[in-house]
Amino acid sequence: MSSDRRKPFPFDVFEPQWQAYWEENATFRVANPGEPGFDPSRPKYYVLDMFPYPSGAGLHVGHPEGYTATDIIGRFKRMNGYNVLHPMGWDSFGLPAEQYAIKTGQHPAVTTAQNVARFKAQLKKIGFGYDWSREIATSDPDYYQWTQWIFLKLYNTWFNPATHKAEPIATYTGPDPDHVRLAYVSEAPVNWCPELGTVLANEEVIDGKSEVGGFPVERRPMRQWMLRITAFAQRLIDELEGLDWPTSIKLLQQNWIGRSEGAEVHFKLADGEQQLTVFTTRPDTLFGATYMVVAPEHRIVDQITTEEQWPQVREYREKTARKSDLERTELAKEKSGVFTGAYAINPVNGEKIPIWVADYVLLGYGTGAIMAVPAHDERDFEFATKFGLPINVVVQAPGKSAEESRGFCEHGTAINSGFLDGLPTAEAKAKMGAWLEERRLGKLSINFKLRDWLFSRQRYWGEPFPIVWENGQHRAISESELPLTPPDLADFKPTGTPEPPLSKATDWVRYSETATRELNTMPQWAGSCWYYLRYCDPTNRERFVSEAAERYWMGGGKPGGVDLYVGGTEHAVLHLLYARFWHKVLFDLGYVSTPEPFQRLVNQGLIMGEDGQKMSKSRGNVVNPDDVIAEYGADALRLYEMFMGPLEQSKPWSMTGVEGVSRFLARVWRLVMQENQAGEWEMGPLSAEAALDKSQLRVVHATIKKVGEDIEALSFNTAIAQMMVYVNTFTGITPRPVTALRTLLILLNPFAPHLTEELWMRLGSKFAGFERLAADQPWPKYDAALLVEDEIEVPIQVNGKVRDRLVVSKDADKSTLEAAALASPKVQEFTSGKEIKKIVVVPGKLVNIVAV
RNA sequence: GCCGAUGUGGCGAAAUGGCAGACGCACCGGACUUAAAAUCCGUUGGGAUUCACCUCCCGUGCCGGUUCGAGUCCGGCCAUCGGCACCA
Repeated sequence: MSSDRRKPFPFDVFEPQWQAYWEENATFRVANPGEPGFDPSRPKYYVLDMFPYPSGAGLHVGHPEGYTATDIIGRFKRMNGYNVLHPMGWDSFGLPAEQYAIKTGQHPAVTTAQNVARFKAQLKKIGFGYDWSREIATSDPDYYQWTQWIFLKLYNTWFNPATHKAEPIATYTGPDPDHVRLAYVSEAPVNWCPELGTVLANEEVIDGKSEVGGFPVERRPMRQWMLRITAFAQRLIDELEGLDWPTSIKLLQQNWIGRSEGAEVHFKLADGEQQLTVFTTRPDTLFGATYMVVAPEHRIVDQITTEEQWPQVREYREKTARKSDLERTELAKEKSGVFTGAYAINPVNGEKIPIWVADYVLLGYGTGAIMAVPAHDERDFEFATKFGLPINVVVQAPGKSAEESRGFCEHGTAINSGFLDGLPTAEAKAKMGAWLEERRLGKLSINFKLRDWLFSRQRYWGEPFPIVWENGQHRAISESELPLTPPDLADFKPTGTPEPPLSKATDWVRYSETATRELNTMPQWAGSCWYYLRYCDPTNRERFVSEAAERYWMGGGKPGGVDLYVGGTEHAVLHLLYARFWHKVLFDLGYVSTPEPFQRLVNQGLIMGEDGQKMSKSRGNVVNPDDVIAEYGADALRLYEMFMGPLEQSKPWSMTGVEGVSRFLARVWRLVMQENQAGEWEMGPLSAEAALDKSQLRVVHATIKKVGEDIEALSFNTAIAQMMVYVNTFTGITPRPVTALRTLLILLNPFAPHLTEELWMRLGSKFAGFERLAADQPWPKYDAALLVEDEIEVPIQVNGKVRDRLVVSKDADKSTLEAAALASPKVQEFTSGKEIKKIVVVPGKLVNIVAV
């Protein structure tokens, strides 16, 4: 890289100067309601980036893509008279810092601070207009004090099914509040990862391996903190509706929550008083249930398995327990299972049907037991075929015989089903539901795939729980004891057992004579669940956010508070779902004023390497923004990131493309400046008097219109293309009309803030109308009257093919156009000998003559 | 298997149902220069015809439909990418 090569414009000189200016003058600082400098007459605009985890690797060119987009929007809104909240911070708790600490013995707080400093310096070099006075870090005690405070709210809150809302636990009148808290303790089997020395959420396990590091994960029962997100499942689906999110992301969340309508059905066991409850989406097929299956881990297996079958059942259970999730899915091709020896009675026809154990039934979904209808369910069919169980057809496919309907899993007509016979599936479901309910054999019900959120981690570098244990009971510590800081540890190594590293700090663990502290820490998701609220009032010591600040920045009459949220698709489900959940709890409790956190969501696409592959160290195709800035400048980096293509699309990096936009910026520079004999830059031939001709005026106003509209639509690439047209229009003109330059600098300012401020200042030294900063100017207005051309070229088509073009007045009416078209010799050539059937005239657009 | 997104020149891309390829890259040609770089101007989807101008034909993954007119709308397929995946 020839960084000492002569620069096409001196960005290396003026970019750092402007960055320093913005910092010294706090140009992008925005005041809160009640603070000096706050202008209540302006509307608010809250534009947010997904804050980064400050890794040791520094920024790569993927980061600035979304950040540049929000920066352009923020600066644009500011020029349009908004109070713009555009903050940045750090998701700074997390596993990599802790693993680095284990390797090197350096405290995670130290490495985190270093990484944050590096990230911040890199971001500043790109010239983003963040309000740095609002910077936050989730690992900062002033911040996580409130993360812990929100946890206490969750702990002291329950979901009232009657009001469909979260309410203070005091309103719960049942026997044991511990059973309904939104934060509760569970002994359920969890994903234990020995390598990482921690348990993981279901969402952090991919194909039986940890998402971080790809280590094997096994299931074992442990005492864990859970958050009752499932209580909000329905609302998390319903309240997506009012949000301006991509439909694909809404669908992703809906599928993740996985609502299905069906029925619970109670099956009495053939022997004894017990019953087995199943969930089914097809209660209409109950007459076809020929056997039942329970998950191997299901508690009832111990009670119902006959002595004769016990050895086989036990062996099967042990085998499936040993299998990791990965093996379980890998072996899914072949169904397996064992008969328990027990039978149940089908409530609808009194038939005795066998109960099997099989790992294709999952303990965590529904009731962990199913009724098998092999004729109309693929999995049951496969299983029944393998083990020779009966297959009874009870739904007839449209246009097929009963025998042909075997294996038909869609909606049809009930047959062989007693009182349901002849009913279409939907009606049969409803009738069966009523029938079951009448006899107390079951009821229609709704099930969700979503599970409660496993909220504890056996880690050091995370928020400690504000909980102590006494006599086997948990209780919350007082809010006045927050923040609860983790102890200073010298040894961060996992204990090798599920005992968390905090257990090593014996003094810290001992809370009182009789009480000890909770040893788990919160997952990384916790801090990012509410950071957008803290930005509104980041230094408040009395409250997580003041009411006034929250109401102003998060309000606005829409369901979501943040006006625009930009980030990667990788957070489409987890982060966005968790944050919505917390927000709803805070909303129900009256702490925030909207039911949703994020009104408009946009996912930026991945930036690939020049080879079209995903950027990765191992491929050696990673582009470092620092190198790009050194060679082409921050403005070129920003502009290229936006010029590559639509924001949402993934696209490959191209250094020659960067060179292209860099050339464009150099042309802008040379519109104002020129090189003298000595090779120094001086102002070129400019004229404050020169008037623009009609076509130049049209370009100016068309550009004002297009750039403004395109920024609103986040179509930055076409906005830049239009500004290139603008520059090309004026490049050949001497002297350059200053008025046209002035407009250009304002339009280009959000994209290339350094260059435009520099030229703005230089022009201001010689011409009037360049007060303050370019960034302080109001966004220009366009005159629609100047956009229309007097004479337009209209294509004349014959049978849909362009045969001629005529220049006519823009107001030419239908008959004029028609006559002109028919008079065209070219048209006559193509219509001669044919009959003109029809003439389509769209005034101002085209003429199409249909001739046969 | 299910859900979603995408498919347009050599490349990144653009186009309220109305002139496909704006803008940029790359290539080629010209000007400037002793020369090169930089800069400025111009050409460039494919094919046929022509000395040339002109002109014509084909062309937005594939097949079909709606329409005076389809990259755009509808139906069916194919490919690539992303997500979910025994969810009863």
